[in-house]
Amino acid sequence: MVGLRERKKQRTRRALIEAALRLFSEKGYEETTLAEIAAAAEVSTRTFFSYFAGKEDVLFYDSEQQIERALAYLAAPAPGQTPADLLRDFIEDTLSTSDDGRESWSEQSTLRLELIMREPPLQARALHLLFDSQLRLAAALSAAFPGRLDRVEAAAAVGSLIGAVKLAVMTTLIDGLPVEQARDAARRAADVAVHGLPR
Amino acid sequence: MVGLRERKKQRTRRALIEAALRLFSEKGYEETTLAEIAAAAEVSTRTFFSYFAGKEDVLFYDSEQQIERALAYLAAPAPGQTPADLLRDFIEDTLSTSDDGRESWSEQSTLRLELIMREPPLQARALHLLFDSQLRLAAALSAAFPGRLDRVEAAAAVGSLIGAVKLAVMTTLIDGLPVEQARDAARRAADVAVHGLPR
DNA sequence: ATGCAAAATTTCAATGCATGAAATTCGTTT
DNA sequence: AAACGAATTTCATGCATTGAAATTTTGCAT
Repeated sequence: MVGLRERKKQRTRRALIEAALRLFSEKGYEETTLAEIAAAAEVSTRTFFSYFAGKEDVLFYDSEQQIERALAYLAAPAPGQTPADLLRDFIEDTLSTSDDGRESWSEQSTLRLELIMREPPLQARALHLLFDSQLRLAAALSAAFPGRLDRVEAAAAVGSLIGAVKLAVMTTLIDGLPVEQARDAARRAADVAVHGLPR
Repeated sequence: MVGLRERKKQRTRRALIEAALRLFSEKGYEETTLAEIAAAAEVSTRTFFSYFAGKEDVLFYDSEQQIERALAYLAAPAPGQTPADLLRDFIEDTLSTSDDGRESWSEQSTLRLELIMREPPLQARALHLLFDSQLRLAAALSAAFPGRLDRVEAAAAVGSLIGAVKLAVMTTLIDGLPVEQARDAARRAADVAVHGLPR
């Protein structure tokens, strides 16, 4: 499993991701072609598609792992923990994990977020991935509370929480506010979702 | 404004929409080309793009009007009405408006929904449009309760409500349940968003 | 009615994403 | 080192999208 072949594939994958991120940032998303990305990673254009399904997907290379992490979290409530508790903890956990110390990672992560926010096709792709993941999370939540949360309630709960956080965070980012404010907004939004709308 | 020119444009627009919907349903979304749609509407392929921004957009021809209707609704709360009341009424109003009696409309509407649910690029486009509209709705809601709902709270409220309804409805539709059940799910989801998560 | 100007459409050409199939190179296995 | 399979490249093609120039259609003034 750790033969040369595997290592080479991982290196190519990395090269494609980094070339794409760099070129997108330098010259813009639309303006960089797949041919340029492939050339920068020293593979043929065709090979790009054996690593990623399309031009947009190269920026979402880690979405599946993130989803699985979230699924694992929701699948294992502590004894006595209510759905509301679990979901609130989940948000808190996600927010604290996101300020992961590493320098270079955080910078790439910021670049990527800016790109996704700026480019409509990337935004659409991100929303679609997020939506699909919510369906899976809802199923997991319902399964984690058998007999207590039916599929519709679980879907409503997950949709409400993520919908609130998503829109609140995006609102602060559009206003150009810094990441800490976005984090605050996320917490306030989670409160709204957990406790109900302001009266 | 109601000259021959305008009427002709509207007719062409309709022809494109109907041709697209028919062909998409008959042969599938990917399988029908813009050239075929244009031919069926008796215009050149290039002309398609002076009516719609892209292949996907032809199915979302009425999104702007729907958004404006929603914006108008949220901009004018009755005296004494709380944000929660207003949002709940908004959902209820939307649900009852949606079973608009007309036969042919409802059929086209169903076809369109099925297409959007089945085709990933259409789903992504729909989610993106919905997201943008939520940003506008949140701004309107915040403006409708000046001093009472800041931008973040309004965003959280709108995101929570629409997020809950969206995911709950989609869950029922994926399960193949009929529209009435989807309506019920929407109401239950709205309750979850308005009152908070199940405890 | 006739002709002019603006608006809309068509024609033409080019680019880039995406995909299938055949040919080739490369890593692994024996 | 030969054979096998996986990965890559090459080649060919379809389709969406866009710009620019040429042409047609429409509204309007004379």
